[in-house]
Amino acid sequence: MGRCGDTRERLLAAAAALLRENGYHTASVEALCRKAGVQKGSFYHFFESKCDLAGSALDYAWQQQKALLARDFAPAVPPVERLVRHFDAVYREQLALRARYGRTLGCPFYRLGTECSGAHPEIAARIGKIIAAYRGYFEGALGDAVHAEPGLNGDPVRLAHWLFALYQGLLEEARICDDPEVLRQLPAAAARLLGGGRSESAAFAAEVAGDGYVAGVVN
Amino acid sequence: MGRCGDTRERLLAAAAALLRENGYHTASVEALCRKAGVQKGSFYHFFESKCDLAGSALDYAWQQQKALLARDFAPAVPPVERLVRHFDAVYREQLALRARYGRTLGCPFYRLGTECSGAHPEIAARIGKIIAAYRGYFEGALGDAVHAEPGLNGDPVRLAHWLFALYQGLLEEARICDDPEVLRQLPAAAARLLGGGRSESAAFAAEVAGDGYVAGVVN
DNA sequence: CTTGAATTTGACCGACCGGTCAACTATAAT
DNA sequence: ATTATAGTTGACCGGTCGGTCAAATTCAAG
Repeated sequence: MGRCGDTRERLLAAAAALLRENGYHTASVEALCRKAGVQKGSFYHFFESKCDLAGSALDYAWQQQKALLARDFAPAVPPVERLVRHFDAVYREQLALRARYGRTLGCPFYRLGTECSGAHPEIAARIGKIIAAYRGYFEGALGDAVHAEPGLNGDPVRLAHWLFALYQGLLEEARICDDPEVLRQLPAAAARLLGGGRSESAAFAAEVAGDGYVAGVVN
Repeated sequence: MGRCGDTRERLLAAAAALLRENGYHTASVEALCRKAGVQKGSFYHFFESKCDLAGSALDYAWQQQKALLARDFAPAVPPVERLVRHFDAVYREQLALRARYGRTLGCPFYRLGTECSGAHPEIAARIGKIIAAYRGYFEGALGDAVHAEPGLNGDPVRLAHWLFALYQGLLEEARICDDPEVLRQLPAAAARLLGGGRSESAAFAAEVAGDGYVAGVVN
C-alpha cells in the first residue's frame, strides 16, 4: 500500500525546529518541505493545512519535552533540587541553541502561543493545555517540597503558578534581549519567591549555593 | 509646501493599535493604510519601510505608556502602592482591551519583541531598551521602598528584575490563555516575592489586603 | 500668477504565500 | 500478473505581500 516512510515524522521534526527558530509566519510551507526533504504535495497528503501541521508539531515537541522533564523531575530527586536541575538544564539548552542558531530562542510554546493568539485560537488553546501540563511538573515538585522542607509553606499550586510565570518571564526577556545569562538569576529569584513563606530563605537557598550558579547581577 | 496634515501621526497611531492587535506579520501595510485613511504611496513617503514604521510606532506607544506610568508611579504615592496601582491599572486595561478587541492582548512590547526577535533584530533591540526603561519604574519604586519599608530588604535592581519578569510572565499567560483574571494574582505573588527578604510578608501584604483584589486562586 | 517643493494618489511590480491537482510510482494483498 | 491503495511528484492557481513610481494635487513663497 504505497511507499512506507518516515515522511510524516520528518515533517513534524522539521516543523518543530523551524517553528521554534522562525515562528509561524516566517516558517513557510515551502521552507518546511525543503527542510524535511519532501515535496509540497506530500505535505498536504499528511496534513490538512499549515495550521494543522503546527498543531501536530507542537504535540510532537511536547512529547520530547516531557522526556526531558521526566529526567529533571524524577521522583527520586529531592523536590527543590528538581527545580534547580530544570533551571540549569534550560539555561544550558538556551546556550546550546544560541550556539547553533545564532540567537536565544526561548520557550517554543510561549513563542508560538504569543504569535498565534488571535489569528489561530485553536493553536493557542493547544498551547494553553501544554503550558498547564508543563506547570504541573512545578506543582508536583512544590507539592512534595512543602511536605519535605520545613521552611517552605503555602499553596503549592499557587506557588507553582507564580514560579512558572517568573521562569517564563525571564525566558522571554532572554529571547528579546538575546541574552541567556539572564536565566542565571532563576535559582536566586526562585529562592526569594519560595522562601518568602515564613522565616529564612529555606532549603532552596542552600540548594542554590551548592550549585554552579553565580548569584551576581547580570543585566 | 504641499498639504499639511497629520498623516504621519495617524499612521503611527494606526500602527500602534494594529501591531498590538495583530502582530507584525498579520498587520499588512494595506491594512495599516486603510486604518489610517491613507494611500500606500503616502505611507512610503513618510516611512522607508514597514519595519521603519513599526520601530517608530513602538516609540510612539512607549511615549503614551510613559504618561500612564508617570501617573501610577508618582513620587507622592508610597512606593509599594505605586506597584499595586500599576498592577491594578494593567489588569483593568486588559479587561478593557478584551471588551474592545474580543481577546486579551497582553504587553505590546513583549508581543512584538517575541515575534520580531530574529527576523528584525533592530526592532528587538529597540524593544529591549523600552523594556529596560519600563523596568526602571519598578527599580525606582523598589529603591524607595527598601528605604521606607522596614520589612523589605535586598537589592532593588535585582528585585525589580524579578518582579518585572513575574509580571510579564503572568501577562503572557493571560494573553495565551485569553484570561485577564490571571493578573489578579499579581499583588499576592509580588507580596510573596518582595516579602521574602526577612520575616513576615512586609508592607506589601497589608497593601494588598486593603485593595480591591481577591487573593483566591483563579486558574 | 508663477514657481517649486511637499504631499497625495492609485495603478502597478515581482516575489512569495498557502493550497490544489492530475498524473505517476511503489508497495501489499489477491 | 492484477488490482487497490498509500504515497509522491512538481507544475500550477489565485491572492496577498511589501514596495515602486510617474503623475496629479496642494500649498507657501516670490
